[in-house]
Amino acid sequence: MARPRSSDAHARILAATSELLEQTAVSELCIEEIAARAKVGKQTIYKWWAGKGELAMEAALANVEAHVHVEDTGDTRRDLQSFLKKSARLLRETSTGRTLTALMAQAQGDPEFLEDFRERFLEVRRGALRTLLRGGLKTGQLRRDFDLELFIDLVFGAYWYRMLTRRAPLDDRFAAELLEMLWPFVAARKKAAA
Amino acid sequence: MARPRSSDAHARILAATSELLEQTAVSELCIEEIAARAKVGKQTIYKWWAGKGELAMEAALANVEAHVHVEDTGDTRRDLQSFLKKSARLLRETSTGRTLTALMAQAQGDPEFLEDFRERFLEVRRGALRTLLRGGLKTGQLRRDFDLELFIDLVFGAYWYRMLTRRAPLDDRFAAELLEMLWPFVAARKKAAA
Amino acid sequence: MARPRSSDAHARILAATSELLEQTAVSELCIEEIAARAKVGKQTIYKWWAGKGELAMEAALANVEAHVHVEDTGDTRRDLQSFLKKSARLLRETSTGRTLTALMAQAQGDPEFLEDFRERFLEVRRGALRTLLRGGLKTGQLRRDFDLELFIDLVFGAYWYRMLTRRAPLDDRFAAELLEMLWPFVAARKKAAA
Amino acid sequence: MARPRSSDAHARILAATSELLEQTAVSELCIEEIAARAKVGKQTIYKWWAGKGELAMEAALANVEAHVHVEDTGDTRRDLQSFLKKSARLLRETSTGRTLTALMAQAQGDPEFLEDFRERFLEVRRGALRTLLRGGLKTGQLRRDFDLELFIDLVFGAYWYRMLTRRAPLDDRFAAELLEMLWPFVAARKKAAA
DNA sequence: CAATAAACGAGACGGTACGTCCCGTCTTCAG
DNA sequence: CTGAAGACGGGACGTACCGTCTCGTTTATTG
Repeated sequence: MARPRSSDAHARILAATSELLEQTAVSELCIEEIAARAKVGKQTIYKWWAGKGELAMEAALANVEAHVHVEDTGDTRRDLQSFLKKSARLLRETSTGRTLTALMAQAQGDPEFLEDFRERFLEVRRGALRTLLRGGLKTGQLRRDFDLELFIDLVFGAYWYRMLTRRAPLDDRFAAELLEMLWPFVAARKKAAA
Repeated sequence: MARPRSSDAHARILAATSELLEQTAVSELCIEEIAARAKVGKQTIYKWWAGKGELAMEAALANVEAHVHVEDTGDTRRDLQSFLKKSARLLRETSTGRTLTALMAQAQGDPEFLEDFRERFLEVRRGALRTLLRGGLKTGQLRRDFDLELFIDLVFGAYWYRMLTRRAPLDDRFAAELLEMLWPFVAARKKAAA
Repeated sequence: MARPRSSDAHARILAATSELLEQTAVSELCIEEIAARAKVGKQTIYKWWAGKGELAMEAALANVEAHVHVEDTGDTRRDLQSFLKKSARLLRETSTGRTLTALMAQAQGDPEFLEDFRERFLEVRRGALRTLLRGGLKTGQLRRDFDLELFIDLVFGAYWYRMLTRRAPLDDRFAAELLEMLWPFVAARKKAAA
Repeated sequence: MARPRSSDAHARILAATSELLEQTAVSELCIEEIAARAKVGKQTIYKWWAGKGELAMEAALANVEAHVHVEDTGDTRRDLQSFLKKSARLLRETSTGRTLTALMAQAQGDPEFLEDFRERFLEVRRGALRTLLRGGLKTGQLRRDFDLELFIDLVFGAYWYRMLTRRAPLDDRFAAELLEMLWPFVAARKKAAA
């Protein structure tokens, strides 16, 4: 019976938020500025989002493709390499990187936010990698006796550590070196097979 | 020629800050509350620290022993294990962990802060591990052909990833598993030598 | 198109200001206390008044009847006496007197405030007296050859001098003596007419 | 045995105060700026004066000759005219005028200050005028039947009113007109005697 | 197709904390 | 011991945003 939600306003709010999120921490987002940029009343924001956290999360993840497409060429090493390079590419794109680090930062002081962030981003990425690795296990390209989750921690840990500390670039070379370093450990011993 | 800085006030300010820092993000520290707790005028805080960042950094690092003592028993594996366990212990102590994640979060929106954090904490830890590993290289307990810095990224990456995402506890078991997973890769191949 | 100004808050602010103004100088008004007493955010005050001056002026003059009713019985001496007594009564009422001296004091260090005060209070009173005297001139009850403005200066000068220096009470007796002293000078010489 | 008070510092403090007093209200004097200008420690000021009031009073009155010299030529009208002109001259000199209005303003919110101001300035001037008028009474140049104090109120009232309201200049012409207006009232009726 | 009821833009409101200014007191050292 | 220097605890300043609350306007049904 009533006027329906304006998807236009909705979009403008998310756009304004994303824009600001590339430059500032979530907690330093200024709702009044978002409203002004989006030409929206403040109430319209509070109507649909509980606070900066929710808003930032939605704005940020709208820009990161929700589902990670994992190739499955049958060659686990190649697929893994491809995944690592794509991940590096995603993260090093400045705006995405800045935004993700902003989310991770926000999560440190806000347990609910962290929970949300894990479900909607971190676990999705872990899941993708896990699927990939399980494929390798099935085809016998990977050893059976290593802790898969710990391995995933190592991979994403290295990525996040570099991203958060700006220690070194997240480029293809890094992805390659990482694979080179870790591969021998997870790869099935071909020679033993031979 | 004037009255000297009050070391007492200085200490009270840092103590109040540490206390609050265990519960809140750096950017949500309330200077007025710090001043009130420390029974200090706000100006005394602004006189000596440029803002919440500087204050939080000093308060946090005052509680983390600046120098990491690295044992050198001659047995690199044992020393490494010991280092990893001590590190895990430091980080999982609630107050320290919370504080460090707060610093890392703050660093994400504040490049100068990050720079400072790297110099005063991250690089100190990296340096300790680097020294330890170089010892192993000298004594031939470690292979020569691996990228030392990348290895350090992997180690600290795993720690920070777990701490920041609260994915799993940073306990001695984690330290043990981590070593078990990574050791084969860096250890010199004794059997090959044999 | 937005929510309209709250006349309630407006009134509470003026009331709180008036209250404080009876006891303190304009420059010593504490905006924070006004806000607290009026149960109002400070910003609401700053939104509508530029500072203590404007606020005090409005609060003070709201309590002083803007227009002075000047009687016109046809008997100039009687009207003048009545005006002088009413003026004395107004000023010696403690709260009004304190408030007006506070405004006059403020005006000394603030030219714009003085200008405003003259227009909104001093000139209104002068105007009333001027009208009264001109009536007397028309009906021939007053001499034509005296400087009307100088006379007005003398009258109000005496009032303000006594009020500001607390030299003596501003009572009806004072008003009577003042008239008695000044009347002969402005009155038309009836005997000459006779 | 002790170092004596530095009359130099004392003078520099008063000088700095006078300087600032020409531009600002007493309550807006900034002790820290006075100390800086006078190259003096704040404590040295607090040591010798209780606050801005006392300091301003001393600084201001040091610049106004304490004793008013009243001429006595034997001609009361001439002496009165001379007194009025000298008074006008004193007050219209910008720095003195500003300073005196600042004192009068301060007195409005500070009873002790008012008391002091009356004793040290207002009553001195009243006394001078009173002496002058009594001389005229003795020599029969003035009527006996008028209220001397009320007359003094009228004179000083007119001066202060003009000065405080900046209504019109305090020039010699004003002094002349004032005398012309008031003289007939206080002068003995010579013609009646004749 | 008018009435109606939610969604909207605007922005005023009560409030919290900010970083600054200055207060009056204190603590040091130089002369 | 006086006096310059200036650190200290404290209080108010005027500003920036917060999240809530009215307003009048717009707009897609529903009666």
